[in-house]
Amino acid sequence: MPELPEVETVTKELDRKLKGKKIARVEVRLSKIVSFGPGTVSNIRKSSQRAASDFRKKLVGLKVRSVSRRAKLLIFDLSGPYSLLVHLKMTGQLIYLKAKEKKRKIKMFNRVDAPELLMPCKHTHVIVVFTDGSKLFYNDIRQFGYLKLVADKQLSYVKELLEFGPEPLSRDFTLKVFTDILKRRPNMPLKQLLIDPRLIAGIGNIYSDEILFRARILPTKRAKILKPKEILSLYKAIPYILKKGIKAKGSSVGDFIRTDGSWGSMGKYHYVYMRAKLPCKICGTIIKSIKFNGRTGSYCPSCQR
DNA sequence: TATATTGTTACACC
DNA sequence: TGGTGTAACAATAT
Repeated sequence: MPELPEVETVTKELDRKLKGKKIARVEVRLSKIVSFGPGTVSNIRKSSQRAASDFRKKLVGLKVRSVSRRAKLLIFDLSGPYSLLVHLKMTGQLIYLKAKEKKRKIKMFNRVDAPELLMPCKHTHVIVVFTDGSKLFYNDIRQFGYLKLVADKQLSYVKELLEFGPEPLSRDFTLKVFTDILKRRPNMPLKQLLIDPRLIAGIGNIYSDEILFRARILPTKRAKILKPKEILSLYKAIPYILKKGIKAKGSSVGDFIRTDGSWGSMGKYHYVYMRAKLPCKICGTIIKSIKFNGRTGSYCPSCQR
């Protein structure tokens, strides 16, 4: 499940690998994945055939200037001037193949018995071929993700770019900003507050669980009853855990893989995520899980208060 | 075959 | 108006 650290990992890898490359050819194997223009993805998906054709034609000949990230959204800055927005959602993967490398087998899941599939595979929905022969594959098992091409002058109309909260690793994310967010949602359980992208960008299920454990605060706790000391430890835990995730090149507990098909190692350091019914690494208490609007969260009932 | 899975949006209600 | 809660949606693996 790509969240901020996973998307950041992919961003850095692709920025390094794709910078300056020119797009020679684009193959869209599943048209609903791609769209063109600033409209909402669901609107565009209705006319996906035409959009796919526009998408392909516009991309050919453009150069990659840089790859960056906002929340969990990848932004390819292209010549033209266009930008390609890529959201991996649950199971999206971007796999890069060097020019000389003709074949690559990838394990799509971090499981011993996962099948090794030759790229492109049945889950490859878009292929971008560069003029030097290198390739970028977009794989997505659930097909929830998307690639959206937007003219730069229309970027300010892209709804999903406008509504994000502050980047938790930026200088703008001060203690005051965080305290104000808590004030705006006094009754929201902290678990839900942390994963709401309109409040803070980029945090999902994995990292919200780990952040709350790091701060030793229960996911069910509401913002209004936090003591100043708890607010501070929660505030500090956010960049601490996200940076740890980036350093480990992401968490491959689910389907996340890096652009070369390798796995991130953050999963080894999880204290609670995906550890329900296992003993807490600190105190041995059995980790519990709880549902928030259909989302599962895990916590240690002894360490977290 | 039913269910779990997630980020995000839509919408109803207060 | 805006906070809050719930449902819906995409498609697949198990």
